[in-house]
Amino acid sequence: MPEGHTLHRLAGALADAFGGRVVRVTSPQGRFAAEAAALDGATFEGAEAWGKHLFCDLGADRYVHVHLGLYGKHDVHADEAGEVPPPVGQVRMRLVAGGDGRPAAYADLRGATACELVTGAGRAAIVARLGPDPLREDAEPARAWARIERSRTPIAALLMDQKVLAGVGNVYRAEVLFRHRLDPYRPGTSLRRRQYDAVWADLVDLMREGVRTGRIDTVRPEHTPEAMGREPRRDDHGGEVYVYRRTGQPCFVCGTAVRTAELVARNLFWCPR
DNA sequence: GTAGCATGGTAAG
DNA sequence: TTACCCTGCTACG
Repeated sequence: MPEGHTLHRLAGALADAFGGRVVRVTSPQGRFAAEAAALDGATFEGAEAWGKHLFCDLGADRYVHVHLGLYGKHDVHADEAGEVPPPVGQVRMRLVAGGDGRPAAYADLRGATACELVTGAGRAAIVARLGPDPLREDAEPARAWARIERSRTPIAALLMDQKVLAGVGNVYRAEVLFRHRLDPYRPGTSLRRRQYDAVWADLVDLMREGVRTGRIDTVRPEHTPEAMGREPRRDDHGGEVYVYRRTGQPCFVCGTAVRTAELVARNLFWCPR
């Protein structure tokens, strides 16, 4: 389940498992059947993420564009010892590689919002709608700042807007605002450049760590369960966080009860103090 | 058993 | 603003 770090991690796993290999492409569930048939036998040239979007390069100006949405899953099974097992449940797209001297591998995509075949131009059009992604080397953070500094929209909404910043989801927005003591309802216009720069740099660090570990950890060393002598509390990502889904529980820094409210159709969590 | 919710986003009205 | 996409988990009865 995906914020940007999940997609970048996935791109890496797919590239490792399938890079340079001929892949069998199928759609057991059927909704990607025609495209899968056209791609079957292609060489998997690479995989790349931009924000929460994944692009698999299958050569000949063909890319599979994947967006996992709220509950999509893309499982990669590298180094399969025996037979590749039959698909379980609704598998939109299955990639299989094997018989080429390298260990067999397969990957199943389920429940995705988007799984479509696009050209390079189509891929560019999708990317053009997205803001800079803290996880990309070629990111231009000034593009996001240009929008934030002239918007009266609350900063918590701007951070979630993929046109402003790509890859940040509901967990990272709540956590990064907490770490910088920023009121989620402050309008973008009220932020100073220095504050934005610090938020961006922190997102780069936090999300890189997320790619490395596969979970979201945002708690500083002095507030870890070990340091504070409290019970470890792991969120759904398996990580340690300050406020996400901690409604009513005491803030690790000041003890104030964590609050929640709806913002842009998503639950926002923050410490009011 | 099943209602409700979730790390997301689009399209219709 | 609302409906919808279409999966998996948890809380509840």
